[in-house]
Amino acid sequence: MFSKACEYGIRATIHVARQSLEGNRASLKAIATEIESPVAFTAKILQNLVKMGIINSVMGPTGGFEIEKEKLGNIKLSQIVDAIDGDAIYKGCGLGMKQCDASKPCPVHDKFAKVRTDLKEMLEGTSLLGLATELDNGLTFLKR
Amino acid sequence: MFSKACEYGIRATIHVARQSLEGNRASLKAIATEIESPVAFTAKILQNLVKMGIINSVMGPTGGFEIEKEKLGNIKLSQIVDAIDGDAIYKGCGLGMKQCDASKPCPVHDKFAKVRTDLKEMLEGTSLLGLATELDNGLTFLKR
DNA sequence: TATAACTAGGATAAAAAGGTCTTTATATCA
DNA sequence: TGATATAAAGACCTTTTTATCCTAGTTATA
Repeated sequence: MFSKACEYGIRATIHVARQSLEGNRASLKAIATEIESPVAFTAKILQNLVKMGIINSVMGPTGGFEIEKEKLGNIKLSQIVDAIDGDAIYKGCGLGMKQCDASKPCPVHDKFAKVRTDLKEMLEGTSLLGLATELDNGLTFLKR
Repeated sequence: MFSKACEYGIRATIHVARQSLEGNRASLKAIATEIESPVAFTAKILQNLVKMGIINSVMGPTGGFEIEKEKLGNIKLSQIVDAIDGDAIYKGCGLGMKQCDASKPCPVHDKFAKVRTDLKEMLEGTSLLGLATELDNGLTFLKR
């Protein structure tokens, strides 16, 4: 469904969000340990998310990654996916055809449209605040 | 969503199904031309589908690929996806975690479950017969 | 000023995608 | 019947993309 980078990116961001809820910054190492991801690879993904304005980074001792608390409710999963994997999953043809739309649909165009819309609405309707809160309450997990 | 192999595999199979409806076999070359796919890669995918018992092949002159007409209504998209990409898309965790289920869910487990179920039901509810018929009626296309 | 932390970039490994050539099966025709 | 042409099967190789690793930098703060 998503690339590895996107999977790590989502998990990392949720961890950063949770830490930010409690007023802490998360260091690269702490993030990689928490979500069990390769450190260097995770670094690149985080850099990308910083560039896209989704998370903030602070250098130096006591530095790390954080998200402004007030923004947590407004950041949606869809923004993370879009920043890392692009919009192919929302817009692309399910069978990989270049030109596939209502006027010249692929054999499964209509049927896929529904699934894609569901996915899109789910991603656009899920905020970091909710995910971080559930995680903090022990309802969900980031490892294994 | 799917691998290239799977996308080509689905399109190829739909073309074979349509030809079979009309009592014709489809040669590798004809298939690759029809769905605009790389010939050698398509060959491998078709071989795999033959091994999985989804399509039949006949060697030699006048040979090619075909599907028994009577089977067309029973073959579901899900079988093709499963044969080529496996069941990760049905069973795998949306965030790539090894152990993710109701007892230890990832942060998006529940929300993804619905999308995955929709996708699964769609794939399991779509038969080759229907797809081939729509294609034959000019309602859908396999190129571009 | 030392150091914890992020930044930048390339190097490497693994997987996916695609290509080439040889072998095997089978219709058709001499 | 046997030669031949045709088409899939199979083994092996190259290219491209994705994933991962590494080695220097740069920055900010204790």
